[in-house]
Amino acid sequence: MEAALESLKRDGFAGSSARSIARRGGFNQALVFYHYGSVTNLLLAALDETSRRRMERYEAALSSTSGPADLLRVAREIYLEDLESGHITVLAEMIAGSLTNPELGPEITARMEPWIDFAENAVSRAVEGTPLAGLIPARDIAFAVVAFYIGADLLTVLDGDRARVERLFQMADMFLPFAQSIFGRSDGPSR
Amino acid sequence: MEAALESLKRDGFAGSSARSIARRGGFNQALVFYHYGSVTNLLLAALDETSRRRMERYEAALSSTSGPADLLRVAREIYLEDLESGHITVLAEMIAGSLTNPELGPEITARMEPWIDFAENAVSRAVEGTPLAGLIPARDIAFAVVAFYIGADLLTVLDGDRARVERLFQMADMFLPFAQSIFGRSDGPSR
Amino acid sequence: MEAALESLKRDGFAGSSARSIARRGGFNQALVFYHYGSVTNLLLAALDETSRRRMERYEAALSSTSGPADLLRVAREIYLEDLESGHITVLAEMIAGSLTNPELGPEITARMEPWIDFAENAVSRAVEGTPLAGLIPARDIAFAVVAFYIGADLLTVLDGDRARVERLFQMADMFLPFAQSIFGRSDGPSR
Amino acid sequence: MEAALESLKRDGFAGSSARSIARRGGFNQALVFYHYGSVTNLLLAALDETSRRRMERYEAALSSTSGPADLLRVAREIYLEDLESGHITVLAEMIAGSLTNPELGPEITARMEPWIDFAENAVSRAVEGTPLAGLIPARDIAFAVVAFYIGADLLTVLDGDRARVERLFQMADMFLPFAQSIFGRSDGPSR
DNA sequence: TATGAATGAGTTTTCATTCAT
DNA sequence: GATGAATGAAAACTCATTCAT
Repeated sequence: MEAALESLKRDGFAGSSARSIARRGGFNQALVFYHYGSVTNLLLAALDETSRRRMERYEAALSSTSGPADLLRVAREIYLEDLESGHITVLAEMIAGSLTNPELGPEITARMEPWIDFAENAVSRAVEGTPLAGLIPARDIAFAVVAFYIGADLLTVLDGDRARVERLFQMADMFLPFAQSIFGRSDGPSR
Repeated sequence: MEAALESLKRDGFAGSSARSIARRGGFNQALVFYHYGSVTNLLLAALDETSRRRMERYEAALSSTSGPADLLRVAREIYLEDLESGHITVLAEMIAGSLTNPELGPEITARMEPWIDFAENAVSRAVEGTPLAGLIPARDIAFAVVAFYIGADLLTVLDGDRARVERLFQMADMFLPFAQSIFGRSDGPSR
Repeated sequence: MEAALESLKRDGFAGSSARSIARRGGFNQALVFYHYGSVTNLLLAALDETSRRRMERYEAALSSTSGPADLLRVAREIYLEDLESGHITVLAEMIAGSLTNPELGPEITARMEPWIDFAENAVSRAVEGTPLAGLIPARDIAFAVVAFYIGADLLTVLDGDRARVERLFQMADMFLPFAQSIFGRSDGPSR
Repeated sequence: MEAALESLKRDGFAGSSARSIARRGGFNQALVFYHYGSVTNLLLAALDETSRRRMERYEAALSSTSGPADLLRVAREIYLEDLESGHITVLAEMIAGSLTNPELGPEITARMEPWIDFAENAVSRAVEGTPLAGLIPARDIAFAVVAFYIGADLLTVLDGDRARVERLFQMADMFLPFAQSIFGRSDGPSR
């Protein structure tokens, strides 16, 4: 599975054939089928593994945040880890590959749900206790967040320019105090 | 090229081989190479064509809008057309395919620029004359808009659920008056 | 070996890989090689086993018959058992497989001999004491009988229609008295 | 197709892979798929071709025979041609292969029908004008003839011994006059 | 312009068999 | 006796591309 992750990062989805994965891992290609039944299954298992690792990290981080500013700081930090670890590449490749590979579609779709759940949870926590709490449709916003995350990943993987997303985090940072002054908690701005 | 568009919409990027395109168009596969040199080139030409058609429509629509509310209404309308016409499918397939097909990457990247330009232009017009005008980084926001658009497209093509984006437009509609009351033009809310 | 028989009956020769046999028997595929050296050997052993069982039955039945009419009755009875027990399927699959698998050819050929011997014996007993006894080449007729048996098996396994052979038995039944009136024993028709 | 026939004769069904056929014909293996879609289709086409050729010959021969003795003479002659031309090998290999290859089964079954029709026709002509004409079930006997033919082919291909079938023809020759004296046409023995 | 045929490299997958434990 | 993992060879099939006509 490490070899599959490596191959997804370096060779992309289309380049991640049984042969290329086996070459990266230094084993025989037939092993892919012995252990996972098909290349597709192995790639899905690899996505599950990297997702599991990242989700663990996200949940730990989320539980330790208090207030939107903190949430934003942590989000940026984790996003950089996502980039660094190659998780974003793997995710983008698998999503792109699933358009290309019909049988993969439903599998990927199903695997996006937990992330939308997670984002919904984060959004809810962020507006908790503010006048917005009852107003905004947290799940729809969560979908928008995930859609943006995926689109940005795809473009980043495509042209390798990481600075743009970074600038967006900075912008969010600047606007946050202003937003808080408007939508802030009844008990005052977040500390 | 019509055959290529048709094939991208129906068979997806991976299914759009010279053979399948020729079958859809009712001509010999070798013609793909005669006219376009390679399958890739033909697909790019097809993307260019659908992009050109849509861009024309977008520009016409943008030039006729006045104020954010109007802009939002038009954006929704055009997005539905994008869906209906299959432009979104073609775009999503080509972006996904470009991850999968290394030589396509730079071509697609380059073809995203005009859309970011366009979005930047739209953003600038939307905040023109408001206190935000000098504050926000229009290009970065334009990137965010395009990234969201692409991510949402991808997810929509993947699982076929069109309702979510629709709900986001409705939400934006609801929040817009509120936003305008805060960031509105010095000369009052848009008519 | 039971697993091998089962697999030959259900999955056919081509489907009887080490893996499929092991799956049917609930043991590890490597055991095939530990106990029999090769898949081929196991399949041959399975054929030997089913042949042995059937031959035992045939010999018991033959020894209890007296006269052609009786022989015919018993032949039909046993043929139906052959079908029911799956012996015919196993035989047909192995013969078909032996064409397909060069190293199997001589093994199968050798395993046909006892059946030709047996048929020769039956033919001899059937004409014993009649004017035909000295005239007909019992061994050649035995070959014809076995050839017919194999051909009919193959066609039956192929299209699943068991009625045709059954009708042939009925026809033989009808013609037998007539044949006996012509070629009957010097001492009169069989009792 | 000639290459496929050649490969069926020399390498057998299992040995007739796209590779081996292409090697025999001196062309690229992909051509098999270009022209026939699949190896199976090509093999079926080859069987059809050899069957067509043989059927032509059979029909011509049958139409020129008068009386059972003549029919028998011609049958022997043609059987030897079947052997010589390799038609028997091809047929046996395909029938054996069809057990081994599930999707081939119905195709082969369907292709046996014309031969049963033909044999039925021949049987009917042979007994025409004799007391047997109304008595025997021509189609069932035709099935028996084809079954015997196939079984004998299989055994002949398996062990290469052609003499046995030859001896059966001789035996039939010897018994024919006798049979005719019993079942002969009302208008006397065949000339 | 258009066609049918051809090619070579690549893909996933299956299999018999081996081997260390 | 039994197991899980490993291997190399081979299979069917697809594809982009070329080329003579």
